[in-house]
Amino acid sequence: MNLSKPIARPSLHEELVDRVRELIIEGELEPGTKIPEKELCENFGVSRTPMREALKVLANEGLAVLEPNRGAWVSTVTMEELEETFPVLAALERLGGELACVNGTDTQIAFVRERHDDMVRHFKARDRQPYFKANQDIHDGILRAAANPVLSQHHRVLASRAKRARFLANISDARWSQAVDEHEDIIAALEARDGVKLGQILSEHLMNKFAALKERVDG
Amino acid sequence: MNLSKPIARPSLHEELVDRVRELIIEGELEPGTKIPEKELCENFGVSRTPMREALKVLANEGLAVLEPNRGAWVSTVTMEELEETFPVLAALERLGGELACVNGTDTQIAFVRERHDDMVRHFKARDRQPYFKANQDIHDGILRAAANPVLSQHHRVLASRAKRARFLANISDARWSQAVDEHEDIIAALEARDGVKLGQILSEHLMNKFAALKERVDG
DNA sequence: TGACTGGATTATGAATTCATAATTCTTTAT
DNA sequence: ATAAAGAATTATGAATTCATAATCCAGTCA
Repeated sequence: MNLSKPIARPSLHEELVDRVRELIIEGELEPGTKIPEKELCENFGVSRTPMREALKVLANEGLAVLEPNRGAWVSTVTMEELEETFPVLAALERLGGELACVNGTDTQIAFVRERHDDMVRHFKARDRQPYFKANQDIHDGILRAAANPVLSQHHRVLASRAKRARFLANISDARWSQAVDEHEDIIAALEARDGVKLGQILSEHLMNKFAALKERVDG
Repeated sequence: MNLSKPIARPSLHEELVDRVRELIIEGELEPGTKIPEKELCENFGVSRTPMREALKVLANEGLAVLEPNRGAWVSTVTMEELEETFPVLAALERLGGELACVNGTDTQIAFVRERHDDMVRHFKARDRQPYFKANQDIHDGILRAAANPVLSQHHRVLASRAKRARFLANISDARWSQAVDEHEDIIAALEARDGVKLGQILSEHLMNKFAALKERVDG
């Protein structure tokens, strides 16, 4: 008989936080628009109480904005906000790289290598979707190898804000191949367990990505 | 007639988040103990709804833990958690130092200098409370000079977790004077606007503080 | 026509109510 | 006396209700 864990029934509000967060990140609820509280309650089949609890949490994460007596709105993604977010995210990426080289298991590093090779294949075939997926897995894998839940949590919150800049996906060919080059350095530093170097590359990698984004927007 | 801002009446839950957060940080609600929801409601004169909303937010910040059907508890401060928190905080401190040198106004830097001189005076007089206050003001001042709200917010959340390690205040004489020495380097780098150096010192300063803490605990 | 007023409608914030899970207390059996 | 079972109590999670603020809309007047 397995006593290891009680039956976990996550409370409604927790479930709602995840679901609504996903709606915002995926853009189904568009930045700047009103969050249709009633409609969401009906769709999810819950009352307003847990939904409002969830909205408060999302507001605290910066994905929603609560206007007193006027309801909840999806926070806007401004360039100004991205200018603030990316450097912080880069700082956390750097730490993630440093820690991954110290704490990562060989298995974890091997996994990142696998996904790296996959990614390069997808790049050569110019398969965007699988490329982005592999790319995501690589960065997630490094963060997991860093083995620091506090770091992961804060990274997740910030990444969710950054991810909402839809145009991030509109990558130019020049930037795309530059990114792949950078990834060669990333995997090399990781396998050499050169933490300082990996951290630096990851940080620069992200800031380059941001620079490319800016060029697209106001260039 | 002043139309610049509408009458801001913060909602109950926001007020409660701040108040209860303070209770937890200041240790009035002790780590590991149950949060007396009903009692708090009575003390603050509010119903359970806004209080529960606040508790969800605090749980999301890591200050409380919600156990399904068993209520809210003040999260414990374990050495393991601190081992995870401090490096992240150090990474943010580093960024804060770098940005302060770029974005800080001369006035802001002059303010930090003032508080630095105050702090040194308090150190010489061995006045602990004013020393800690000046120290706090210095670090807050640098962060404000960095002018990055996203950074500030995440720093605040992490600092609140670290701050709960009460024994941080039990500083040894040796560590105390070492800390003051480090602060001389901090103010020098800030006034020279040497961001890389300031970031590095701030990061090391914090990790030294943590090392001293660890020595006290398991040394 | 177009701006203003005041009532009707709706949405929001918060209190209250309700069903159920957890805990405590009492009783019973060994 | 102790342990187990079951009833009573309490606390929790969520739905509902209620007061009020915001919005909408028709009617009025310039």
